[in-house]
Amino acid sequence: MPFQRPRGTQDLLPPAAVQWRRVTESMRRCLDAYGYGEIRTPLFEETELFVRGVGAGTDIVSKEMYTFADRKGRSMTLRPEGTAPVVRAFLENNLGAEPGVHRLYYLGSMYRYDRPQAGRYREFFQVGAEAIGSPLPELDVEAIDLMMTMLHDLGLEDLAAEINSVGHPGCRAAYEERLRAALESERDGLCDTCRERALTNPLRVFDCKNPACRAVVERLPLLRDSLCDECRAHHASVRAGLETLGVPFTENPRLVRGLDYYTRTAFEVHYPALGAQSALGGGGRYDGLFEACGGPPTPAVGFSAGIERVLVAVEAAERARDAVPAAGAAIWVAPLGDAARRRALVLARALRTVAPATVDLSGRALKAQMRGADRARARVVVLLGDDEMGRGEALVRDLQSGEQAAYAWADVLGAVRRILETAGAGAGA
RNA sequence: GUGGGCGUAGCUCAAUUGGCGGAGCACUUGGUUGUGGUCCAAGGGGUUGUGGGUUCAAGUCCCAUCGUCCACCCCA
Repeated sequence: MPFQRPRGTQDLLPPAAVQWRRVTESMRRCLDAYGYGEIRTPLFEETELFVRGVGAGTDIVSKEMYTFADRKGRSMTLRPEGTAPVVRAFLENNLGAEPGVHRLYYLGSMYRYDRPQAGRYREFFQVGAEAIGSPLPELDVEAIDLMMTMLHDLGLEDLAAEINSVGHPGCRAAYEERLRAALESERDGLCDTCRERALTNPLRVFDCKNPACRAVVERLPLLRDSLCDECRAHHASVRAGLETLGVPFTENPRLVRGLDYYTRTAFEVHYPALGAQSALGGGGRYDGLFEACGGPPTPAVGFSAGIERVLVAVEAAERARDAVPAAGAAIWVAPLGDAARRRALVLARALRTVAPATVDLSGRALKAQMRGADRARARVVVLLGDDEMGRGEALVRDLQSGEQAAYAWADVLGAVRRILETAGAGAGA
């Protein structure tokens, strides 16, 4: 085995690729319906964009980026997430000159140097949507609704949306002071990492799974109770909007996002059946990000979802309700000999106006070609042997009924069409 | 980055205290001069992930390495 794919990457092989396309096309239809337009940005950016946009203290930036120097020594990084590049492109192309809300979506690969695990890869695909240009809570509601609808349209039930408000930098700073003070007095009850977090990034203590820390967490003041009036009102409006729309959600006052740029609304959508990596996606409002990237103050909200995890969830859901994709009608052309193979190519081109047609160019014996037709779930075989070539004919065989008859080349198309029409009316397989 | 499970035929998996590496499916051929999905028969396939070590003898034990899976961490 001379080469193998890099760790944490995948080869997507034909049957899976079909599923991939089905799912992403459904997502695109939904995004389209909500008025979001696709944006494509480079796979790599200047490293500094992510350091500033995602946050220097985050795990993503501090230990998960694929960073390299280009030939002139500039530091470049394979994008670990999609929002910072969108913001960069928005500013660079001056899209803000146009008034109103800008709705953009992306769909592409992201790169993080993580240890691979169920539903976690080093190269993974994300779909994300960003609504830029309005601070109104209804925009947050729309984003959450869009994400839920997009997943719901794929046949996923039992989705759990969790929401929280992480406040704006002002009330968050005040809260972090209170939190630090509280953590200081609880210091003895914390694990080592949390003692570290208490100083560097106190909000992260809420994520700790250590039983002792969890007990402490119960006693800590909640960010929810420290929000300023504006943030509190914003959050209440988001809740009211979701209720009006009938979008089911639960409050999770401990929900914190891993990226620094979030303000106010933060949300996640889980598919509980997936286990440890059950988060299909998450997002929130990021009113401070544009300034962090050197642009004018610009309010925005967005989310992203992991395609691989959505695929696993969709497959699990389809298995559960045993929805098996129907086999399509197909034509198999089985030629014997050089002249017949050339003629087969001509016939197949015409047959493709009716249904997908494959010419067996393996050079195998007829028996093997017939097996190939069966394996490919073909409905019809067009057989071209020496006898038929001599008469300018081809045998058309209905694999379902076992009936076959010879037709002049010009009449083959009509004969095949008649067989496939009965297939469309009757039951399959 | 931390902890644990697993790498044997194309696929799914066996192989007793360390003792001649097998089965099912798949593939090829024949039964059918040129006919699939069922059936019968025969056949081809492997440096047991890789590299070391222990041993008369290693798929099996030890070390390293790569890959993979699960959990932590983090996140999508």
